[in-house]
Amino acid sequence: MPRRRSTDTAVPTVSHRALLRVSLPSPTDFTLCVRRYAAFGRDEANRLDEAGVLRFVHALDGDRYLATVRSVGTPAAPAARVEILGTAPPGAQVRARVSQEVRWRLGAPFDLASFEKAVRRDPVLSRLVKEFRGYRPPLAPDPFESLVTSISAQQVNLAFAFATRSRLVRAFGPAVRAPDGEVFHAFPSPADLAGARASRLRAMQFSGTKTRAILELARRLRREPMLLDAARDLEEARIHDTLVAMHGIGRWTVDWFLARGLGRPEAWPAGDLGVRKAVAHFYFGGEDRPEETVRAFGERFAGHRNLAAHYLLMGYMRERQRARRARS
DNA sequence: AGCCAGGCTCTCG
DNA sequence: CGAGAGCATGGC
Repeated sequence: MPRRRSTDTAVPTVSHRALLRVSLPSPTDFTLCVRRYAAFGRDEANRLDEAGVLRFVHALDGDRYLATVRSVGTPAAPAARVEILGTAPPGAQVRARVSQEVRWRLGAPFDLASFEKAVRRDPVLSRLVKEFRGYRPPLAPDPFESLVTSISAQQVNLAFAFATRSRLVRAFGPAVRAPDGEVFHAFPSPADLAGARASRLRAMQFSGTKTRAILELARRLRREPMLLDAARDLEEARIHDTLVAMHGIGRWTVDWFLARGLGRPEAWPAGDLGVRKAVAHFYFGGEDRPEETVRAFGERFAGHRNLAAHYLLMGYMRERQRARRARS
């Protein structure tokens, strides 16, 4: 591969424009779906501004496209208006891909109707599905982004995780300049990171283990680009075995990949601290339970464990906010 | 100040 | 194997 020429490092301006309207399943609460892009600090690859407008960069075949996504439509017929600004004219293929990506990111694949039906007899979730009606867990646009995001959040608080990850995106993610001059970054691809020095990630305050995990994953995916693209059709055990064999990836990371990377309805990250605290709070009078108990408890939500986990997390977060407000 | 953050690896008995 | 230490650093 040729070395990057200095001219390649210039940030291209996106100037070719297209406008899309993307229909979303009903119900979809856009604001709830994108909340986590800003709930723990700025997410450099998923930029959410004060007005609730989402921006991300989609890279395809060497061209880059800045997507600006706004909620339009009505609760009964939710939709998004998407402006695409490209380094090249956004052709039919790009428009179709961005449209699909917006739907994916906003959790369109989730079957909320049958979830609501399934939890009708659950005293906790029946309340939460009403309170957060239209919430769909945001899905990661790409397996690599999903895994690196989870790796960055291992063990540390989420604000710190967002900060380190944003440093990574700014340093290695392909950039574009909007017409108004503002710069946006795509999440780095495996190829963008495969050649990175460990010392650069360490300087971004990734631990040694996380640095090694991210770089080995990047190199593996550069070598085998289809390894996880095919994961959508693989059974869970195969995905688990493949990923856990890699350094720095354990069951927790795989569970979140199944949940937010692949949108598997049955994913249930029982080892997750947040899920455990939420389950303890809502079902065990606040008393912590071991991971295996929480995992078995997921049977109760069979068919919809992923949505159950996300609604419980959302509900728990809201209660914590309430408690904080009451104290101050 | 010290303990905890949406874990994982390595070592040791 | 299972338990336990170590990792890295910011926030409360």
